[in-house]
Amino acid sequence: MEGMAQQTRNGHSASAAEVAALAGVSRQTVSRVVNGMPNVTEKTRKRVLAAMEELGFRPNFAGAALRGGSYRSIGLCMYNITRVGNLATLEGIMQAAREHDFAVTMIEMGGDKPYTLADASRRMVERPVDGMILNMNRMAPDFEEFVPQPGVRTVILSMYAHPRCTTIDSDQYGSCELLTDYLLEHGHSNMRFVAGPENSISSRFREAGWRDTLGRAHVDAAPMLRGDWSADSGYAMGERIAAEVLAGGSQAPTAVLAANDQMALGVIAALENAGLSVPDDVSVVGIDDALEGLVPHNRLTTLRFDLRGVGKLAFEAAIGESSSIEAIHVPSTLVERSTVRDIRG
Amino acid sequence: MEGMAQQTRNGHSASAAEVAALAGVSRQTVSRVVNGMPNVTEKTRKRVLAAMEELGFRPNFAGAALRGGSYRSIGLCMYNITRVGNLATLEGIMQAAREHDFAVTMIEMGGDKPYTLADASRRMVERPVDGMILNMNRMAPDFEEFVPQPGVRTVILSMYAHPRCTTIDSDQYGSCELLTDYLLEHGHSNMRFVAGPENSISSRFREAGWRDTLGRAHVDAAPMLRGDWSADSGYAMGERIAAEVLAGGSQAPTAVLAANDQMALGVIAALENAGLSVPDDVSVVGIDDALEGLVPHNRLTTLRFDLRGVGKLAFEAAIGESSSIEAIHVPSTLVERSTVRDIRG
DNA sequence: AACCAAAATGAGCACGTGAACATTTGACAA
DNA sequence: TTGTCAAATGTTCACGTGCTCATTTTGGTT
Repeated sequence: MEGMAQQTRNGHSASAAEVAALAGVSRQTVSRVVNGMPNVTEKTRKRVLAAMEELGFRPNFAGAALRGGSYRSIGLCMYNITRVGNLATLEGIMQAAREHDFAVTMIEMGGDKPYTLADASRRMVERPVDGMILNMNRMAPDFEEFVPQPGVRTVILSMYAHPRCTTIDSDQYGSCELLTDYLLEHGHSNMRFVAGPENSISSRFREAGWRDTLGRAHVDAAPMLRGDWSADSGYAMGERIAAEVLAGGSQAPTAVLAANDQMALGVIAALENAGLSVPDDVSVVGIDDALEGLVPHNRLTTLRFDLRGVGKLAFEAAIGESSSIEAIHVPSTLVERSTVRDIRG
Repeated sequence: MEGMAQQTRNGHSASAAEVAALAGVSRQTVSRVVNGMPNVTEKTRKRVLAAMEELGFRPNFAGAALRGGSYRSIGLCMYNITRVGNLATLEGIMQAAREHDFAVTMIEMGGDKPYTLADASRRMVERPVDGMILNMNRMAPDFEEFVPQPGVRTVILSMYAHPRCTTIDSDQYGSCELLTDYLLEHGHSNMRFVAGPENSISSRFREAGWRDTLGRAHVDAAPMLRGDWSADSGYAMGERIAAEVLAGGSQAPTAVLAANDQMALGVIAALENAGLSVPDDVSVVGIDDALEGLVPHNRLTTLRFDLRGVGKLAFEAAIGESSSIEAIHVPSTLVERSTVRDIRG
């Protein structure tokens, strides 16, 4: 097990020329061995491989890329990695990248400056990437007029369709259609909606899905309650809802649709603290299915997004040859646990 | 606002030569403008900038890199991004990268294959990175004998010191020393420890910190309870602890140290379900401070790691010139909330 | 006008690779 | 042996950039 990697003059690994010299062949033959071309004698191949091992040869990235090949890397620009959804999407992207032997080059856009797509793509295209994915969980001020960098496929993670880029997102709107219908079907025509913060795009689409579905069912929507995604904000809204329930009357809600799981958890805690039972007195559903492993005895009925699927599709769109522009909304799945009660009849 | 970026023959952006031709200067002058060299007439500079704008010029990364400059990117190899701690560390790395105008090139190591440092660094060094950070939350089989790729600074995120690489991690051992001392100081000489899974390095160091601290204080350690980081496993252990408490006697525990917050949450739920009060009957502490926003009225006394600090230090070690090899343990902070009661006297 | 130093600009090379093309080698049949 | 053809190997070029060094221009002084 000798043949330890050698260090050469400039701190980078040996070049194909040095390997060729050591193996007593031409540089091109080394190139052939490296790229697995067929027309090389077994004996020569062995000699070259031995020389590569001895010098610790790794093909120089820049040389190969310069010659016209791909960088085997896609760029990913994120605004806020910490958001749970972003993480799962990242995971989907990474997984797809691994399957294609791609790396993911990430840059984070600063917290203070406003995040424009033009800024992001400009910074990204300076890097060695074959395509890029731009995350947009807040509305970018230049969304409409944005022109992607030429020659680099650009995918935007967004619910909004874009005239020049493929866009992908979980179907935020459809998710709330589905959940609202689900509650209506279980006899809950009087429900409350706990929304996320106003500046979040997801939040807007979730609210619209809820409101439109009620409209289509000719059910009046009670005033929306505004949270900020946190469990504590959910708790605060839950206290108001508990008061309404305890006050009784024909307007008393029988169900709550919270725009994420943390707020749903807060709502449940507030209801139970007020002496109400979930789901006997009030049904509660969340969105995200983000509590697995975090909370004991997770029993929240919720909606699971296929975030890994989103990541995978985004990756494939970013490296794909097809130049068609699409707006993809990935559907989600209802996860029935035990916080909704059927009150029909 | 015309001068829209043009697409050239090969799908990549225009070259400096084309810009030079359009501006009527030499290619070298373009290079000078791009790199902000001082000795260029204002008039010439303007002409070049206009040509760049018109052609949508972006310097070709591979060409520049080939010439020998820095890639302005560091590699990050992760095993399991989903782990909450990894995420915060990633965030620290990204933040430091942004401050240095670096990108982060990430690869994920596959779930099935065993993750060796040699594999990871080999795959990473093929990419355009100036240094690399290898995450190691499970023991790599080749840790001891691993030799980093020559010419690329390699940092390992690990509690174990390495003979040839700088290692960095939150002080997992010290964290449990601190928490155990804290409980002892509050009069809890009879505590239970809920450990994480056996194959986790963090889990091992946390357990050792607890055990050694008790040893130094000449307090007997009760048998350890084994969880798997999940809240449900914490709940299961919490039920056992509740039984011990209710049985009473001199061996009944008065405190629980859970190796992460989720398990602590599970323990608390189990204790309260058994009719016990936290902290009146039993004190509970966790580790990670990972519940913010996830749980309403978070009151868990816990330990916060400086994961962003870890990321920042790792980044700086990976791009630093200093060739010294260190083993850095980043200290953590106690976050006192209200799940520990002082029972002295 | 003539000269000079300094500033601005241009010419050429090298980086490491893959592809096209040229050359050599080897095997086999006549 | 000789000729033929395919396989193996070698040669040359181009990719786009930054650097060194040579050349031109500028601006001021004699």
